[in-house]
Amino acid sequence: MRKLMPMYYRLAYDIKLDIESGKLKEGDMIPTEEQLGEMYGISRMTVRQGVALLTEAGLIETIKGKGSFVRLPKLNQLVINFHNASSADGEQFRYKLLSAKMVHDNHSYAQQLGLAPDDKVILLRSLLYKDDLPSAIEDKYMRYLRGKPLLETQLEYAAFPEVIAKHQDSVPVRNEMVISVDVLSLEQANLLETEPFQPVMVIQQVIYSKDDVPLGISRMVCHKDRFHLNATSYLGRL
Amino acid sequence: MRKLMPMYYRLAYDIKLDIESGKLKEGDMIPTEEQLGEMYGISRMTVRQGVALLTEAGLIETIKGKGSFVRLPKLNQLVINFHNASSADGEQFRYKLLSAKMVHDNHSYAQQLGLAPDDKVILLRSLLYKDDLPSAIEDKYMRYLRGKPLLETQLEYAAFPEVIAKHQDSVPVRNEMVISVDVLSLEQANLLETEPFQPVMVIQQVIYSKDDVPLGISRMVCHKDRFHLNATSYLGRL
DNA sequence: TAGTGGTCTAGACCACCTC
DNA sequence: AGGTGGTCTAGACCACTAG
Repeated sequence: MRKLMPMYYRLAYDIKLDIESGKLKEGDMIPTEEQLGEMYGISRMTVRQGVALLTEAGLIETIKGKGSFVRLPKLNQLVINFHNASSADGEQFRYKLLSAKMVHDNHSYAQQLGLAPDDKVILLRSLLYKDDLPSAIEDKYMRYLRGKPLLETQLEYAAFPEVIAKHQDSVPVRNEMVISVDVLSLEQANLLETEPFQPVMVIQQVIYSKDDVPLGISRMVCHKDRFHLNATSYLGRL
Repeated sequence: MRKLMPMYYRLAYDIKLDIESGKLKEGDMIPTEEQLGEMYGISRMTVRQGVALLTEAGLIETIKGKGSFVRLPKLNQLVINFHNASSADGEQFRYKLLSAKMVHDNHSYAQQLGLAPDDKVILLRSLLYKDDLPSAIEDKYMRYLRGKPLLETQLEYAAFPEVIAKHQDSVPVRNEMVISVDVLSLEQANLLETEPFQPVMVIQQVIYSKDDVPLGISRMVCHKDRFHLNATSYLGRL
């Protein structure tokens, strides 16, 4: 806070402090925009900039014709930052491409991609290493497009949404993730250099275009002791 | 889109469409604020409202003195909506409080709560049912506060952040979640009416006050087949 | 009817970037 | 020096809410 902050920010920050300290409680109405303008000696448009900050942060809810009301930050909305780096202690993974092959359109994932019978699907299998230990297997499924080079070296290292963005025609706009739990198959245990039937975290991502067409599916199978996910509430920041 | 939208929204929506259709590509500069004002016949402050929308949505990044540049939505940032309802098919859970007791301050969770030696910690153990099947065990640890009624009925049904908000003095402002995988202990398997050593998802939440004091810890142990988590990318919405 | 927030204007001055 | 976004003003009219 050494730098001189703009007036609209000071106003918003003051109110945020009042909320965090409990001076303003859930449901309380904050001063009207006119009042705030007088209190800080600023014009109404400037007040509104500050109020907009608080709304973005989820700290207030404003109702037209009534006022703006304190709403404690919703702590059950959390953000995962999934740049494939959420390992056991935040370190980056080393990527290794194991195989790249076409799969037939009767493959279960090809069906999920909603392809025409003669469309082709590429399957990329990679291994993610952490401290030279194999920590996760990632299978990426995506439509095969002619003229889109797929096997460049950099591709091995890219996170799934970036791979899709670069190698599909449509612009990816949505990612749906499902996190579940399973046990290792024999083949998977082999790749992860561990015993079969060990528990694993399964992270599936499906990436969609604006028309809700699935552009690609990623399925990661993550070693119990070498992988976890972090998430943090994201409301209430200013 | 039936209603007449304000001009700043139309402007933002038009640009969003151009990004999603690929007409504007990553790194492209959008028109300057002055140009947009002329294009839409609106004043600059109104243009800036629209640009602010796009910035919020993460679709552009604006650099002072240079311009605003397209930035494809970051699909590796995802939101979990954790109202304890992320069951296998989105249904709500039925909550049942199993026990509520004091634990000694040498207990591992009490230590994590950073308490003074004579502080007391409450442990609430609940079972979450889905379709009359026990699906998860939740242990909530929090500082014991005199005069804060803890055992009201509604408490059984509340999600963890709400319980903390109502029964601690400080305002909770941050929630840190860690998702990992483990195997069931004998006691846990008993409660979940399944075999021991089954894989489980472990969801730990720690809730902090503005001074980074941990106010409570929740640890959920979730049945492999009766529980999963959903997350969705949240950038790019308008 | 009075009070509130929502939209919008037509300016102004500044700080930052590039040439 | 010229172009860009960042901050701010002093108004205006509207839509919604309440008594």
